[in-house]
Amino acid sequence: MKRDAYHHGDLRETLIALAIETLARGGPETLALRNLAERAGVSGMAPYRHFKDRAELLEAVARHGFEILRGELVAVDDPSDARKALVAFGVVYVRFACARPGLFQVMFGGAPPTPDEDLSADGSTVYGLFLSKIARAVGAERRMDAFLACWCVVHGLACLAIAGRLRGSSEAPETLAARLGELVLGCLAA
Amino acid sequence: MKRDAYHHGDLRETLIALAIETLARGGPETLALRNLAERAGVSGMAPYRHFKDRAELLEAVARHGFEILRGELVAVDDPSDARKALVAFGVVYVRFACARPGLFQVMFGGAPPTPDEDLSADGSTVYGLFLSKIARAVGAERRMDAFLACWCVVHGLACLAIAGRLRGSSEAPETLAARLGELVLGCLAA
DNA sequence: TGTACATCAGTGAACGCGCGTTCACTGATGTAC
DNA sequence: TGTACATCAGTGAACGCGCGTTCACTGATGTAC
Repeated sequence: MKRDAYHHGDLRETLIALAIETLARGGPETLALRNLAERAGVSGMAPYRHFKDRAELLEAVARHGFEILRGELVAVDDPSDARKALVAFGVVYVRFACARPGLFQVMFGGAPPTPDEDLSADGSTVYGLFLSKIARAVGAERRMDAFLACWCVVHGLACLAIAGRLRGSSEAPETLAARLGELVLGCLAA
Repeated sequence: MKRDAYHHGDLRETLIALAIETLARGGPETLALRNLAERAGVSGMAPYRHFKDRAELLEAVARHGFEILRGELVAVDDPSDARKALVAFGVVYVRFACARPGLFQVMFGGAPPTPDEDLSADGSTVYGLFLSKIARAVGAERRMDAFLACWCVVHGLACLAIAGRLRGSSEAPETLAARLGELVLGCLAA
């Protein structure tokens, strides 16, 4: 849309998309406003019309990342089987991290989102999705511990995979996610 | 030792120590050779006598970090009770990460150590310590999965704590490490 | 014990780079009358 | 329908910064004879 117009049209979204593309290969330190601007075919100063500074861009990128992840989680949801859904969530979580290591780092590297956004259980956030499933798979009194245990297993797996620490294992990180997910959930349910 | 001599004496170790000190507060991107050199009271070029480049310094720092962690693990080891020792390991691991977030990131951010160093079970490495305990606490057939599950829980907890994602919980990360450790080990043993 | 010389561990000035950010500006767009 | 004007979204040159790294060098140290 109006790509060669003086007014770009949706420079903001373009910059975020380019940033996410870059993050598929490198870490957050790779991201440079100037570089993104250049690739968007725009002067180095143009991004400042849409973001106060670099940090604000990174924040927007992180938010976008959570949106993508949430979409992928919803896509594999199985409303009829909470446990099955949780394992699928874990697999998606790890796959997401491996496919977009830089984005994953941006999402969990910077300042966390506002507290209430963070752990709300309304199902509209990544955390909410996990929590509501856990609530159905595990008894209420152990809910918070179960949630944390699942999240940690899956997050730890993601981080170790990104860090190249799982090379000793011959299995793909996603396969491990599925098996460890079953293992931990099996324990928690019993 | 000879601090004001022309020859510094142990500039290499001094630089590593200063780097680790810096990493208590900031991330790896904080580390600048020039800055370290200045704080060591030495010209900006001096570090190049001891490290080929910045990456080599980071590598040395990471190695040193694993040594520190290993020392802390050994200190809480309980040879008579593998399960108790494993829980203590988890607590130390998480405490280490929270106390030295930057160092922890350097250790797991860069390239992994050589493969054999990585997962050797000889007890002289961090991994070896974990593995040998697991071997005593869990049946042989589930050993590798059990090892991974423990490592992931504890590593995930560490990463989430560093990222400030555990603020929703009112408990300290170490406390969570102890409880989740018990939980997971309880499952695995059964 | 003294001297010559190799080696080691620093110095200090300089280069080039890419970055975030500033500034004053200008062209394009939309709206009120 | 046409004109005036506010606003919006860009431009482009420039600044200052800290960094990694290079270069040719020099002072200190240790060793062989």
